[in-house]
Amino acid sequence: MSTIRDVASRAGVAISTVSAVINRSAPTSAAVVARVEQAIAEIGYMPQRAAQTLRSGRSRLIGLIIPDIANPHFATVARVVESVCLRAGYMTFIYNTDEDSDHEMQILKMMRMQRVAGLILISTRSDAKHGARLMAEIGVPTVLMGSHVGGTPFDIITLDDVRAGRLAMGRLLDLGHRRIAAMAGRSGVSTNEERLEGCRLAFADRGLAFGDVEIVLANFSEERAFDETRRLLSRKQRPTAIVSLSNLMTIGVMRAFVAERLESPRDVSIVGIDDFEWAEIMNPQPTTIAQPIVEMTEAAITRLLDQIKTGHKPSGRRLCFEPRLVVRASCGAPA
Amino acid sequence: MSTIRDVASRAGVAISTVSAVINRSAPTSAAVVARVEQAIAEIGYMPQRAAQTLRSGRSRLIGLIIPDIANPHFATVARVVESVCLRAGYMTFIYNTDEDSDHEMQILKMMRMQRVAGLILISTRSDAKHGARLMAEIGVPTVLMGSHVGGTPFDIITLDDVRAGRLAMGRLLDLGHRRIAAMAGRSGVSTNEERLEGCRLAFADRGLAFGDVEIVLANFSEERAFDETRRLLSRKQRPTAIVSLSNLMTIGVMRAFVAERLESPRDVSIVGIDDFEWAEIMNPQPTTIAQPIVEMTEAAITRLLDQIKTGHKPSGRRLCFEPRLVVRASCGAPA
DNA sequence: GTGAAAGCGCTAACAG
DNA sequence: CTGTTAGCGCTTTCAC
Repeated sequence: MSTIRDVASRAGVAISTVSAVINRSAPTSAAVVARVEQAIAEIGYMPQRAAQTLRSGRSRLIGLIIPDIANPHFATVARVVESVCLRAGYMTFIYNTDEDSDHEMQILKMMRMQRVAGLILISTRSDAKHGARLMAEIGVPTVLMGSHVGGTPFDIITLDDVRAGRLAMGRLLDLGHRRIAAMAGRSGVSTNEERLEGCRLAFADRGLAFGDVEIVLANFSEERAFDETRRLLSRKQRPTAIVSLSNLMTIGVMRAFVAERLESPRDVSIVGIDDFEWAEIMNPQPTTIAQPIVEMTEAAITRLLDQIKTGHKPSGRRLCFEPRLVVRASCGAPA
Repeated sequence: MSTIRDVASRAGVAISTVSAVINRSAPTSAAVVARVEQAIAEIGYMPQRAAQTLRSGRSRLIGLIIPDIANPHFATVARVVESVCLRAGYMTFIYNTDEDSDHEMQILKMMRMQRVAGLILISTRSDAKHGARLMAEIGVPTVLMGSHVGGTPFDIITLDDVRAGRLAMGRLLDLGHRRIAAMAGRSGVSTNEERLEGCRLAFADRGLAFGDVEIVLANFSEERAFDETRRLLSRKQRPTAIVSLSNLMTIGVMRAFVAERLESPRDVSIVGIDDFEWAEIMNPQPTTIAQPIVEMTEAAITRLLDQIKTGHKPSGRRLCFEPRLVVRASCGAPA
C-alpha cells in the first residue's frame, strides 16, 4: 500500500503539496495539481483514512441510527443517507436500536469510538432524562428524525404526526366506525404520543367522545401487533376497525386477520400510518397515511452536513412534513 | 476526550499496561486489570479507533457489499452480519452495488481506504475478468455470497441454485404448464445462470424440450420485471405461468398481474425463487423457493472472522445450502 | 510553492 | 509487570 511520500517523490513535489492537492487546503498551481493527480493515478494511491482522522481529528464518517433496517421505511432512509453522504465524501455507519434505548446508548458509544463527524438519530424515547443521557454521550453535530427528544438542542425532522393520526382515525370515523382499536407503539416517544393525540382530535373534531377506543401498546413490533390483534378479534364485541400507528404493526394486524380468517374490509377495517411500496399486491390493499420519506431524509442529511461543514449550532427547530391519506381497499363501512 | 495516558496515570500503571489490559495482549494480574478497568470507567475512556488502526495496521471494520439494502432478503443478511460482527468487536460498513459492477468497484475502493479487515461480497458478475479486477482491488480476507467469481480464491456461500431452479420450474411442469416464461436476472452472474440451468434440467428430468420457454432478462429489478411481464401478458398467446428467479422480480411480476387485471392462479401462475416474510398477506400468496438466509449468512461471517483471526488462506470451497419449496396459492393448473 | 518537523493516540518491542 | 521508545501516515505549521 503506497503512502503520500511515494506520491510526493513520484510527482517530484513536497509531501505537504500532495496533502494540499488532496484536501484543496492550500493554493496550488494547475500544473502541480496535474502532476500530483497523475502520480496518484499511476501508483493507485489512496489516503489512509485512519491517519487522516487521527491527525486532523475529523473523521468523514456519519452514523445513522434507526430502529430496524429490515423495516422498508428505514431501508429507504438508509439508502438516501448513504447516497447523499457518499457524494459529500462521507461514509456511513448504519445501526439498529431494535426500539431498545439501552441498545441505542451502546451504539452511540461505538459511534464515539469511531469519532463520527455527525449523527442522524431516530431515538427510542422523547423524555428529558433520555435527552440528558444522549447529551452526555453525543459530542458531535446531530439531527433527530422521527421523534424529538426533550432537553436536546438538535434540529428535528418529523412528519406532522398529530395530523397523521387525525387523518387516519378521521377516515374510520367518517366511514361510520365507532368501536375502534388503536395499535400503538410505545409510550414516551413522541411519534407514538402525537399520533395518538391526533386520533383523539379526530373524535373531538366530530364532537365524539374518545372513551371507547382501546389503545394497545405493541412497541412498533409486527409480532406483538399480531398477537394483540388476535386477542382483540377473538372477543365477543370485537372492534369494527383498527388504526395502526406504524407500518410493521399494520402488517402484524393484517396477518392476524388471515390467522383469524377475517376478511378486510368486510369483517374489519384497517388504516395504517406509513405507506407500503408494494401495497398493490397486498391483501387487502391497505388504506394508509403516507409520508414523504425521501424528502424528509434529504432535509435531515442536508442540515447535518451543513452543521458539520460550517460548525454552526443547530437551530433546534422542528421541521414537520405533511402526511397524505392514500385510500385503498382496506377500509369500508362497519357491518 | 481522554486518552490512554489519562487512564494510565489515573490507575497508576504504565501506558503499556493499559494497552495490554484493553487488548489482552500480555499477561496482567487480576488486581491491575481491575484498577485499569475502574479508571477507564471513571474517566469514560474509549480507545480511539483511528489510532489503533493506524498503529496496528488492523481496523476492526468489516465491509458488507450487497445489491440493495431495500431488498428484504439483503436486509436480513445485513442484520445477521452486523450482530455477529458486533459480538466479535467489529463494526460493519454496508454498501449497495445496485447490480452495477462499476459501482461495485468504487465501493471496493472505499473499503480499501478504510482498510477494512475483511469483506463479505455479493458480486455482480462471475466472469474471470471481473475476478481479476476484484483481485487487484481487494487485499483482505473475503467471503463471497450468492454468486461465485471466476479467478478468485475466496470461499463461497450460496444456495444450491441449480436445484432451486429445478424445484421452481418442476413445480409448474408438474401442474401441467408448458407455455412458461422465465423472468431472469442478468447473464454473466452465476446466481442467474445456475437457476436457469435448473429450469432446463426440470424439463430434461421429465423428458421435455426446453425450447418453448421464453427467457426475459430483467436485471433482478422489480421495475423491469413489471414492464417485461406486462409485455408478455399482452400477447395473444400469453404464457400460462411465470417463474421468477429472484424476489424483487417476483414482486414486479405480481404487480403486473394487477395492472393487467389478471388473477393468479386462475389466469396465470407464478413461482418465485426467494421467499417472503409477509407472504401471508400477499395477493396471491406466492409459491416460492425459500433459502436459509440466516444460516447462510452465519456461515459466511464465521468463515470470514476465522480467516481474519487465524490468517489462514481461504479454502476456496463452495458451500451450497438446500432450497426448499414452499407451496402456497399462486400456482394452479393451466386454464 | 518547498522542505523540515511536530505530533495526533495508539501498539509493540525491549530492557529492567 | 514498568517505563521508555519508535513510529504507523497523515495534516499542519513554519521558515524559506
